[in-house]
Amino acid sequence: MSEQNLAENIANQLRRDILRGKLAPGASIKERDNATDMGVSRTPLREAIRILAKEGLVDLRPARSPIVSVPSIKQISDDVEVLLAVEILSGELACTRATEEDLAEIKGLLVEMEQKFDSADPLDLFEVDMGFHSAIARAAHNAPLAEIHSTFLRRLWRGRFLSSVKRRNRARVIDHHTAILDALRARDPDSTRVAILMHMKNLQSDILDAVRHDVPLGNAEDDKDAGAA
Amino acid sequence: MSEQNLAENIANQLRRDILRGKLAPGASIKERDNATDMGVSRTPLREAIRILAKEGLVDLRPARSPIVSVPSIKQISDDVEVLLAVEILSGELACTRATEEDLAEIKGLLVEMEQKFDSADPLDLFEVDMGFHSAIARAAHNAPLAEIHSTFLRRLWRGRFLSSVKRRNRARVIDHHTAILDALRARDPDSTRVAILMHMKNLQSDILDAVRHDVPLGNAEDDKDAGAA
DNA sequence: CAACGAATTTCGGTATACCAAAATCGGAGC
DNA sequence: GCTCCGATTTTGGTATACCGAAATTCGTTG
Repeated sequence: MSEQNLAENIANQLRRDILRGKLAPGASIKERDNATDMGVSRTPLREAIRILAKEGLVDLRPARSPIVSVPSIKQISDDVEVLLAVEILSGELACTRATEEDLAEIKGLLVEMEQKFDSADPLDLFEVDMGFHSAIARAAHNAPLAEIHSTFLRRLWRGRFLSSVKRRNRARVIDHHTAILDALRARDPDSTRVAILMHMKNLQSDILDAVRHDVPLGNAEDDKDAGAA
Repeated sequence: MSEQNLAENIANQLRRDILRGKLAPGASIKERDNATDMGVSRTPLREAIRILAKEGLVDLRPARSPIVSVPSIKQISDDVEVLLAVEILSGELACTRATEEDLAEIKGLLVEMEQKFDSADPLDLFEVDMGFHSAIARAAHNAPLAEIHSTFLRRLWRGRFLSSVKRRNRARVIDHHTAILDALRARDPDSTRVAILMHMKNLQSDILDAVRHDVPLGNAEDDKDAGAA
């Protein structure tokens, strides 16, 4: 787990805490407090925060504590838009570049998801779901593309998770994933695109629904986001 | 302009030096030396390097000086692939979301490019070219998308610049840009996609040609001067 | 009692000092 | 002369100290 530099480790730890909800959106991350809490100095903690900021998981504000980002509907919508395009491109590229091992891995994740479908822990299932999509992104054999995919997957983690809890959605997910895998194995870019598009379009509405109904914070900052260029 | 934090400024400075070729690819960026050279301490310089690393302009290696990244053909090809997708998505979104002001700005950049077409300084022309593409990305009104676009534009800066120097390419660029603008003004996503695709496909081969002919790695330690910028 | 303002506190930004790992260079031994 | 080993240097990683801006609080005043 410990790569070699503290900052990465701290970033991983914080990211985990954020994604798992241990750090609620809107929570401020004070350099001093968190550093002493984690038993490290401010320098690597600060660096870790910058990493997460680049990933969009925390918001940096000038002369102010960074906070766990609480994305607006507009931001989530934008992120989904990008993720959609990234996944489609990944799928199309994977059609020509995926190795048999890649396809086997993807298939394995699909099977695992089917098996765990009735698992008690939605988080387990969800992780496999994420793995499926990441595997496709990797199968495109384009490193920067996979990195972008990973970033946006993380940004949308909460929304995706919230939406995945609904069991009705989950059943549909299996069908979609099967269709995607079939298209990939046929190495047919067009049907792959269509299959991913269908899947992601559902995801889009699901996420937005889920986020709208989530409202874990008291503030009504959702619709009234003024452009902040 | 100086935002307010040193690290950003340093990053901007370094980025400029890298893009302008003052820092050759492969050159190592020692924290101590560069910090004293620029009259700042290591901390913000270090942070700046991380920023550039995230942007792909420098490579971080464990327990070693970061170096100005010298991308492989494969990496450049991957980057172009992503940039292509990003620009197409931007164009399609811009068809529905671009304001009249956005279109006016894009048109302005096209006109400026036509006017400067015979300008002595290729760099000037090139900057306008980049501005044209950035303006389209912004016209999509999707902040993360524009950010990705900006990142990959920077990564490909050198290759694009090298290829843009060829005057023959430049003439074609104007035609392509005109076609793109026309499609945008017609707010026709399909023709926009086609126009951008055509433009970028040419770009792809141009960049790869240019980079292949660019004597990669001829010299690494040439800039030893204490430039007092 | 409310409102304004100054002192204090808080916290991020920056500089510097310390440390450990790795590379380099020199000397000793074969 | 070559190789191997160790000391030194180089350099990035980490901790800590200092600074200034911004927020908060408390006291004063109308």
